[in-house]
Amino acid sequence: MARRLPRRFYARPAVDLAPDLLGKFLVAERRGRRVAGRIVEVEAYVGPEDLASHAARGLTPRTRVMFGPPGHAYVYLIYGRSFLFNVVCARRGFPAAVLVRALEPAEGVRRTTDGPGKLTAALGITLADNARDLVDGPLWIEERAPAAAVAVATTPRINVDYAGDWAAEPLRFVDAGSHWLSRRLPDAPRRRGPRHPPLAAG
DNA sequence: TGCACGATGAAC
DNA sequence: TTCATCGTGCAC
Repeated sequence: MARRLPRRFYARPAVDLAPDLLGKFLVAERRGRRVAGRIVEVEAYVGPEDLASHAARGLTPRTRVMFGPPGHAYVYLIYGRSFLFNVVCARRGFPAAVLVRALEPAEGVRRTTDGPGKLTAALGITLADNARDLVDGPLWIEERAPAAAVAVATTPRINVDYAGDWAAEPLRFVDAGSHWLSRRLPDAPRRRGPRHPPLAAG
């Protein structure tokens, strides 16, 4: 049983939405082919006062979608090579979003998904998906039952050292039991072998 | 019009 | 640890 998340699910602060996205499934369907993964790592970008957020510089052509209604995709190009996927949340006029940083492969996944740029490549998410409505369209987030328990852990966000005091805020949320995180947790034991199982063939 | 700089990933 | 690579925002 799967239920696409409704608009009201996204209509709340990023710090509230972020941990609730863990365990949900990000799904992309295009040309009849479905690719999906279970969300295991996210980061909250809480508002215009958050110096790590693109919205800290106000409304620009790029950040316009962050100022729009919740439940839409904010996709942008970083370092000239990777697309990053965010979920716009809160309310119209207040820029907030949650960055999805890692997935556990579910269906149709042919590439690794343990990083924000990797998961968009695996799901075929590009700039063409920017501003897309997640409530009604070919890209969405759904809840599946029965849902496995999520052991939520927090850490500072990745690669936001430029953000002053905001860099240390515990706004990265992960499923501590997942082998598909973009980085190991600080106190995770060192293990031999691959961090995650190989992708299934197909 | 020019330029510094990334919410990264892969190689070394 | 280094670096490819290019859109964005801002300085000039």
